[in-house]
This record gives sequence, structure tokens and C-alpha cells, in this order.
Amino acid sequence: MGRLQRYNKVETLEKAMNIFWRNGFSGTSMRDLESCLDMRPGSIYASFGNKEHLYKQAMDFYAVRNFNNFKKYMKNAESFMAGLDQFIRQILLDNKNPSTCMLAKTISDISPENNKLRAKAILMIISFEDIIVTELSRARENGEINQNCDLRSLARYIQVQILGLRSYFEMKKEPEEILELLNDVLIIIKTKATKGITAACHNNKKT
Amino acid sequence: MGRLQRYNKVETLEKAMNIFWRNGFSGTSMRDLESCLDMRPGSIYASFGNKEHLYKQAMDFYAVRNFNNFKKYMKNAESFMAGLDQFIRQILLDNKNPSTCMLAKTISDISPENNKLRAKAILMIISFEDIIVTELSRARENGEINQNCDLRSLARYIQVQILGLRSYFEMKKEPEEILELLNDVLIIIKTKATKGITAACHNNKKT
DNA sequence: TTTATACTTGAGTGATCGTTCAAAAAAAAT
DNA sequence: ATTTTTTTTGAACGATCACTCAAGTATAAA
Repeated sequence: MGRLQRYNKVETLEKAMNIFWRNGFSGTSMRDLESCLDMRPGSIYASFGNKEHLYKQAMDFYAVRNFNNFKKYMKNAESFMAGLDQFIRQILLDNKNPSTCMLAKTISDISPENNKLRAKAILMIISFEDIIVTELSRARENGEINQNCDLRSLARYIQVQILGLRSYFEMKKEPEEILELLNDVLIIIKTKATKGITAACHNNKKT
Repeated sequence: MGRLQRYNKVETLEKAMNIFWRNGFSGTSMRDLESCLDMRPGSIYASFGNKEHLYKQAMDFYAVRNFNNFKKYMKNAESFMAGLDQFIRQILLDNKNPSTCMLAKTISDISPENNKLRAKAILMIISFEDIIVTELSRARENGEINQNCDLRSLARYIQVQILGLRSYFEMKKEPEEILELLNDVLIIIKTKATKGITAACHNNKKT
């Protein structure tokens, strides 16, 4: 039956995710990974293939954990808005991890030659948008959202808000500012959802 | 008087900015720079110091160009909102450069050890926020903005919107979606500016 | 106890990294 | 012409990069 595995694959992937998330793909060396995972190169390559493949698996780990987190908050909350509030709040107030989305970071980090990783990240961001749409349509059935509201369009808007907040608070984390901006953003999402506004004209649109 | 300089410093810095902006600090090698700038390593080091110093100068170049661009649009437009519209539109619809803000990218890219670069990027983002506040107060004098409006807070909100849009459209650039989202975002900024809303309570705020 | 199997180890691979510097080249001054 | 000054050049440096693989170690079956 051979020697037993010294490393738990899930725990190891979480460690890899943390360091990749913080330092990026090209900012993380195999030697960084060796000390972070407490594994020698041979073991890493035997378990995860190469650096790129390990990054892919770390991204999968990140995405699945995030998607499940979002669904969990949505399930437990009394409304879509309450769930969204809790979900974003937990991300922004967490000081252990970067506030920037790892998928967004991958898309901007990766040089043209590694566009396999880029493409994968894009697919996963779109998947998350699909999940938002699913939750939105459930919320609409509960009467939380206007019938005329374009859910896909609203989901895109929500994505922009989340990415904006996460990107902004990567530079400074002052709780009062976080909560004020989060509050602003949520009020407007709620207004958009209940009023069903999509494409009213603002004054300098020439059409 | 010695040999004449073969390279124009400004043009060279622009090239350096472009490749750094696209590939990031650790994603760009000196050899990439050598071929992009058409300079041999000795010349690069003589003109710009080392890689980190060159990156700093490229960031300065980026920031100054962006700040001036913003001011130019504000000066030429008939209103703050019209200027903001043109400014963001031009960034998002430009296909030659990444849509992500180079400063935001620097902040998320850079590993803890290089936090000189990080700190510089943060300072410059805050400077941009100051410029927004300046333009907002001018707009308030023109009666475009409510007297009760907290300009610093609104500037922060605008930053989040810009960062969100730029991050989102780094993954896909579909003009209709860009224009729709930009329109959505601008309407809400205008509403916030004219109504002077700051911190109304949304339904699940427990205070 | 021995054998077969599965996993870990870490020295070592060639390639590429950021960086240096002596020599060559091009201009002005003598 | 010769010298002086400034810039460019590119081979070469040690360090680090991602990665390999033969040898070592730990388990279960025979």
C-alpha cells in the first residue's frame, strides 16, 4: 500500500491560494511556495503538476469557496439585499486576506503569454454573474425586485460595485469609510432593484 | 560636448509605462524593456537607475497624464457630469491600453517586500481623489451640486465607480455593455450630487 | 523478514533574472 | 589631428527562476 501522504490536499491548496492571492502568479516563486506549503519541490510537482497548474487549482479553490459563501449568505439572510450586505461586508472587513478579488487580480496580472489563466478567470467571473442572476430571480419571485428589472444588467451593475469596493479598499481599510461606502452602494442597488430603472437618459447623452 | 543622446526621455518613458501597465512590475523583465525601448541595459541604467526606479518614473508619467486628462475634460465640458462622462468613456473605449488603472494594479500587484512602490501608488490615488474634490467644489459654486453634499465622500464614491468599471471591463470590452453601465453609474452619481444623499439607512442596517 | 508500492527528499539542471563595467563610438573643444 | 567628454554597447556576473530525478523512507502485503 506504500507510504502515507504527509499533506492534506485541501489544506495545502488553501495555503497556496493565500500566497498566490497575496503575491500574484509571477510574484510568487516556487521557493516561496515550498516554504509556505512546507513541501519539497518533488512533492509539489507530484501532487499538483507545475506552477501554472497549481495556480489553476488555487483559483478553483478560491472560486468555489467564494461562490459557496455567497450562496450561504443568500440562503441564511432574510432578503437578497441583507445577504449581499453581509457577503460584501465580510470580504471588506477581513484583514487576513487581500480585499481585491483574486479572479480580477489574475485577469489584470497575467501577461499575454499566459492567457490560459486569464481565460479561466474570466469564465469564473462570468459564472459568478450567473449565480447573482439566479439569486436575483429567486428574490424577484419573493417580490423583492421589480418585474421590469433586467436581472442580467443588474447583476453586471452589482459586479461593478463589488469590484470597485474591493479594489478601492485594497489601498486603505478604514472601517468607517468602508461601512459608509458599502451603505451607499447597497442603497442604490436596492433602489435599482425595486424601481426597475435600467437606462434612463442623463443630461448629456446625445441620442 | 560629448556624444548626443539617442533617446528621447519622454517617448521612452511612455513606452516603459505601456509595457509596465500591461504586464505589471514582476511580469516585465529587463530584457522585455530592452527590446521595447530599443535600448541596451547600460543605457537604461544610466538614464533611469534601476528597474524599480524606472517603474516609479513610469507611474509618475501615467499619473500626470491621467490627472491632466481629467482636468482637461473638466475644463472643456459644460458641466462636471459631462466632463466625467467623457473622461471615463475615453478610458473604457480605448483598446490600445489596459482598462485597469495602473495605480490600482500596482497596489494589488506588488508583494509586501516592494512596498515603496505600493505606498507611492496609494499616495497618487489619494491625490487623484483630491483633484476630484477640487473639481466638485468648483461644480458646487456653479450650482451643479447640492450645498449639503459631502464632497470628500462623493469623491470616494466616484473613485469606487471608476475603479469598478475599469476592473470589470478588463475582462471583456463590449461597447453596448460599457455604455449602458457607464450610463447607469453616471445617473446615480448625478442623483447623489444633486440630492445630496449621504448616509440614509437601508433596511437591514441595525442602528 | 522480505518484497512491492507510494510518497518525500534535496541536490542539481539549464534558463533567465536584474545588474555591472570595460571598451567602443560619437560629438565638441583644443 | 588630438584630446576630452558623454553616451552606447553587449558580454558577462552571481542570484534566482521553474523544474527534474535518483535515492531515501515509510507503509501494507506476502
